[in-house]
Amino acid sequence: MATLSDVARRAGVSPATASRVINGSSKPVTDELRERVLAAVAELQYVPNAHAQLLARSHRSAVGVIVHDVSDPYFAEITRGLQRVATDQGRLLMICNSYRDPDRELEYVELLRGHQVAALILAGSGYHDEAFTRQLNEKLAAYEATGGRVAVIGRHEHSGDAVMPDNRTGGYLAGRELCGLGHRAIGVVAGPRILTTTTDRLAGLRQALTEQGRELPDRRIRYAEFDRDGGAEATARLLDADPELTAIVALNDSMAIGALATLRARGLAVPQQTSVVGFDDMPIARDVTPALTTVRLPLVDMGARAMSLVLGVGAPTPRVEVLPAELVRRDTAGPVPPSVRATAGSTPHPRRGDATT
Amino acid sequence: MATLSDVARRAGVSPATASRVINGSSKPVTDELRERVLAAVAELQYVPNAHAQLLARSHRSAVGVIVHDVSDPYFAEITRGLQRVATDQGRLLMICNSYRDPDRELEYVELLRGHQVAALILAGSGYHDEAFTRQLNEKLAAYEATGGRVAVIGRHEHSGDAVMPDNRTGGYLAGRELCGLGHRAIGVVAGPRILTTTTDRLAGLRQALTEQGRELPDRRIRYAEFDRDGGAEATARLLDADPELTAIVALNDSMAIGALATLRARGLAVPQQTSVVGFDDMPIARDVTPALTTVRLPLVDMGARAMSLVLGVGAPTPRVEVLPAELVRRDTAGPVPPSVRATAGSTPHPRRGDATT
DNA sequence: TCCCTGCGGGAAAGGGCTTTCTCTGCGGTA
DNA sequence: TACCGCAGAGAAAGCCCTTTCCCGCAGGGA
Repeated sequence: MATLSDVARRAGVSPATASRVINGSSKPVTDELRERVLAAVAELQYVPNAHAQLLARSHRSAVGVIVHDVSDPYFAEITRGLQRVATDQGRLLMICNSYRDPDRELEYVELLRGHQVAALILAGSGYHDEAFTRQLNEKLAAYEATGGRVAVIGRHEHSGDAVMPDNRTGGYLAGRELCGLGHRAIGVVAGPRILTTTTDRLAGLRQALTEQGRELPDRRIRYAEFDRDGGAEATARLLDADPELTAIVALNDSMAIGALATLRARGLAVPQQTSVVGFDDMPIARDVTPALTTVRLPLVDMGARAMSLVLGVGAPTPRVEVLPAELVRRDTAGPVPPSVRATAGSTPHPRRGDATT
Repeated sequence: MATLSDVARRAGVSPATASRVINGSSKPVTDELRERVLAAVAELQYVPNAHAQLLARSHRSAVGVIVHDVSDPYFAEITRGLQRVATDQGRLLMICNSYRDPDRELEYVELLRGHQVAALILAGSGYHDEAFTRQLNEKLAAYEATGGRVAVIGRHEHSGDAVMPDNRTGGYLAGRELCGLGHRAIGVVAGPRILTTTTDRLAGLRQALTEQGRELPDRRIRYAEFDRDGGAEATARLLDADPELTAIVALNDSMAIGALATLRARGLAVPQQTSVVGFDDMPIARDVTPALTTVRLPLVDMGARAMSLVLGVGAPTPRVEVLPAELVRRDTAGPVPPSVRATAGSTPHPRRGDATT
């Protein structure tokens, strides 16, 4: 690789001058030298060594981002928002996928710190895991102590700038909607129970049911991976245990799509026999058939706000922004089927023995 | 930020020793000093400056990847494959989204070169654009001249290691399938015509129709963005111009989903009134209703192979691997409707005046 | 004519780390 | 006892770039 001194030598100038020409320094350079340097750059196909540059100017301009998985639509949307603001500010993003592995998350904090990022954004659910939380906070505190800014999207344990989707209210809205449609036997297809997102959404849902005099027993909740296959599998387990279910709440849209697949495989019509409500309102939600009724989260906006928070200067910190959830009515949630309404009404407590698994 | 010499000073050793302990150098260090260094690291929350490290060891370990958009399922799958092999080999990936902007693509080649990546992988369609192609090849050649390895996924113009999906055969398979089902009035929802992927798939499709004595006039092709909305829009234009269409080939699955949406909006039953065939077999293809008949490309494998190619040592280069396309029959392609078959049979050339737009 | 100013350029000091080379001191052999 | 060899530690030379500081020179004002 050609270096700056190669360029300088070839142009017959000092490295200092070459550097000034290449970086468009404010210090004036005569046109003749400028030409010579530019010519040398072109001839040698010179590209500055980014590491050397980053080391020399102790600038700190890039922003680090840790998400569970960028290719998951939930995070893809958030990332879009992050990216937009970052690009506007001329910042580069370093994005890392933790794949929901706490250890990897910790490692990435170090990695990004080592890469001298100006700020760090953690997107995704928090964990119900004291030890991890403490470790993470220590690392973040160490980073902040050296002037780094940190913002989190949707996790609770970090005291600092945060953007929080209102998961609880979202769960509540889903529950209220289904109660309003007359459903009593409601099953939940939930993500991993260690995630705060899961428990928050569940809490809101439970509150809605309780307010309506319904209950949400444990056997009507199934925990699985927060993806399509997890949703399909959890739905199968749910239906095996309780065939009388008239509605299913999936705690994210990917799981909802899995639920729809299982329902279809079992010949259960949606929403005539079984209603489904998702969560997040990913783009694909409107394209499945029937179109998915779900709870919308302003994902792009969440990303944009987090980035603004972290790049914002002077603003008093910490700030916590709660972004509202909103019910989007489409075609997967309908009134409880009449036949069921009759029997279910007279059988508040479905027989336990029905489980086939 | 604490530096290595801070650690060394605190531990009462030289920076050299501290470095050796921290990096697990092969050079032996007494346990006592080792302990002291480790303690200092913990107390100072020391994290090595990645740029300084990368500069000092002229190692070149990371691999650069340029894709159109990681959050597009097509590239998400490819990236999964890339990532798998890279992780196995202990390599870090730097992934850049070009968003199908040739200039940005060029910039990223420089950027990654500047970051001293050991290899470069370009994934995504090539462009029918001589000037761009030449520039890109110059930059890649310059990179390769300094020992960098380059592999491309699915683009034609670069002479070197390449993994190529068999787009042409894929298009052919889609065409043959529809012809076999009796369709004559087949419309195409195509991506941007500047992309080689578009033209390759189209060429295969055209060949299949020609072999069956059908034709593919320009008015039955609509070019749009390679995404869901592009597909929806192109389908609308297609139907407006030619309401007698009995089948639509979308040149990727995202567009197919858009096509399905437009068809549904217009009350056209799939596949009873209109058949649809997609391309790529993205994960979502099996979850739409009806499930999408499409042409499968081994996306993850494509990524994995490209990474192996580029990290492979000793193997004679350049190598070109063509990966086969395969038709996946699901539920969106059915026989041509009987009524249409009768009239269409007697009207080989639909009237031009039918267009409503 | 002399001095001051300011412009254009180069020398050199980092920036934080790795790694080679050098040095010290110890144990072992002749 | 004298010497050799080696283990373990440090000194210092880079890696490549940016940027401050300094210097020489030309032009303008006194």
